[in-house]
Amino acid sequence: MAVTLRDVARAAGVSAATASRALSAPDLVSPERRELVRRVARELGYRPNRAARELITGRSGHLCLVVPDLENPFFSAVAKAVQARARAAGHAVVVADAEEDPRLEAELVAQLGAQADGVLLCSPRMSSDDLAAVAADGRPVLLVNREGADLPSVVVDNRDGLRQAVRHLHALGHRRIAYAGGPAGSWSDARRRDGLAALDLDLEVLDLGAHAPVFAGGVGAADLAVASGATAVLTYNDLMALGVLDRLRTRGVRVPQDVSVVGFDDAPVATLVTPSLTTVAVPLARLGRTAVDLLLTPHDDDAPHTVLPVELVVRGTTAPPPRPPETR
Amino acid sequence: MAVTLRDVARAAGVSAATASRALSAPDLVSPERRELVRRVARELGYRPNRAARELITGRSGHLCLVVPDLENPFFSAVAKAVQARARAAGHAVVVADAEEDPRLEAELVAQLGAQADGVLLCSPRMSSDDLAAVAADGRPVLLVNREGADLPSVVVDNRDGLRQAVRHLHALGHRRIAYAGGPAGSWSDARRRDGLAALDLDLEVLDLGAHAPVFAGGVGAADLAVASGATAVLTYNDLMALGVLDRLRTRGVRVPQDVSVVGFDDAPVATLVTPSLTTVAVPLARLGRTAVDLLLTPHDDDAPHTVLPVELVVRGTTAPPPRPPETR
DNA sequence: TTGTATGCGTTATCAA
DNA sequence: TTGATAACGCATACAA
Repeated sequence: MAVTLRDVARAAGVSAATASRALSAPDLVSPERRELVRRVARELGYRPNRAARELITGRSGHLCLVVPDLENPFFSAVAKAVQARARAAGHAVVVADAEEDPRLEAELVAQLGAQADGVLLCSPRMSSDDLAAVAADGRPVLLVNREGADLPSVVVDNRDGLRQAVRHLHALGHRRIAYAGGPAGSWSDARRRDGLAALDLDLEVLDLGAHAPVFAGGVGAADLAVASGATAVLTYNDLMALGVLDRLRTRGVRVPQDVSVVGFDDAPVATLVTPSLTTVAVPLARLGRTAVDLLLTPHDDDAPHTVLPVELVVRGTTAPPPRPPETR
Repeated sequence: MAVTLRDVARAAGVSAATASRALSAPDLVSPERRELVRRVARELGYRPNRAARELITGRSGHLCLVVPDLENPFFSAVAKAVQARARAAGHAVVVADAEEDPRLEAELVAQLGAQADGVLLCSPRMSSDDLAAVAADGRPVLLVNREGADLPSVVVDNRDGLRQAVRHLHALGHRRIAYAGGPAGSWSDARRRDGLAALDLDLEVLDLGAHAPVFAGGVGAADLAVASGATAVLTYNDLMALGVLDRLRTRGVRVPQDVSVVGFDDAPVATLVTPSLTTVAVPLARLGRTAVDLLLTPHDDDAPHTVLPVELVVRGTTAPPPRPPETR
């Protein structure tokens, strides 16, 4: 059996209440006894029983993190940061993989979230209505990479990211740019399309439609891009950009000489290829850290909506278009 | 406040004990009452309080998974599978990132593992002695991708994997092969070197030393490989292989025409590059699933040591060496 | 400042 | 088959 608080109390010659206070509310105990209890606790290897503590305080010391796909480098980067920050704040992290399934997502939140001190919902695929339902459950919920249902959230500036990417391409001389979008209904994809629409530059933007946010999705989009006659391709994320790169190479299209490619996220895979990927860097770790901080910080009434900046990282996949831009 | 068992009992007109049994030990309750209680519970949206249950049963419904680096695709793949399998078995997963630090690793196990039903230690970097200490803690521990301290474990056949890779290269005609090893002290690295040593083929094996199991480690190893005059390079994992690939390309060495490269793991990144990587495929998902099953299945006394098979996947980075093999 | 007593929600024990 | 009751380990209201 594990060492219990009563064991510590007995060994220190005090009551259980005093032992409890010495550890959880040091100010309420005389210095000598406090030190005595803490020393004894350390010597005995005492570890408070989380279940017992939760039962009375209502706090479990657990955060719940739900992501669409743990294997996606975007989410594993966020998960890593979340875990680290939560630990620093004395919380363990229960992670759940929703397998890109909105239904499972909702169920996981209901199931796991109920016994957690808070839920971090990362890039949820569920509808705003379902989001609202989740929110009504009582537990604090924080949205990562999505806004909606009046829930507190932390996101990145998607519009600006796309703007930066397009500006860069425009400056290089590109005038026909294709955008290979992410999953239909994706919140961040919609934001990026906003950024695309709001531009006031003399260029043509081709919409390549919606694609799975993975390598294979990019492969498919590449053919559309070639057919469109665009000199540059923007993708929803880096995984797709790598798919585009791969497919273009297979088809004998040189990057960046014939076509430029720009990704999004600067996920850890962006530098795994040659030339390495020009991409819009998202502060993944900061996203995770901020999410934990926001979730753990009580906010009175109005939900905080944090927007983190993004930054274009120019690497090897962008260059001027093959022919000089036409003068108008 | 959440719906409690007493609420259900009251609404159903039975005692709390009966309500409890109706849900957790259905056989002990008369069919009519059982159904009544279950219906009422469903209607009220009752969810058992894990903390209260844990307090009395000693089981938390949590598994603890400790990995060296969540961002490493090897571990995120295992984590994904572990999570899925654990969920199917009614367990939540608390994941901890040890940041490749043996000290932190041990602390995490002690801290998080104490309140879990079992601990999955994935590729632990700690010494066998520390492993033994962890094991003594009482909680069931299962080693993934490592053996030691008489703990139950699930690993892959590293020796055979290396053997397959070398056979493949030998068959292609390679006679000078370099091995770029992983972290010094790595258990699986040692097993692979065993496989290397046990070969009975007419070829020279060059040891390129120990490297960080990441892209950058491979970059460094590539230069050593070139200097060694080897016609083929084996790496500790796929991340390193990609680093080798990148560096070779930068230096104008063609793959596979001038040098062949073989990775290990078949992590999701292996097909992100062109040509895609020839590698020893490790059943990552199966590793995770098996780990959960083994941890949850009580084994009387002697610890199970499961070894999973691996399989060479030949893709684009291997070909015959530039010059025909010398005849001896 | 300290100790006593109580209760958190559930399961286990025992008697009916 | 059921119900009353105790117990899990801890934090807190209250009394001292």
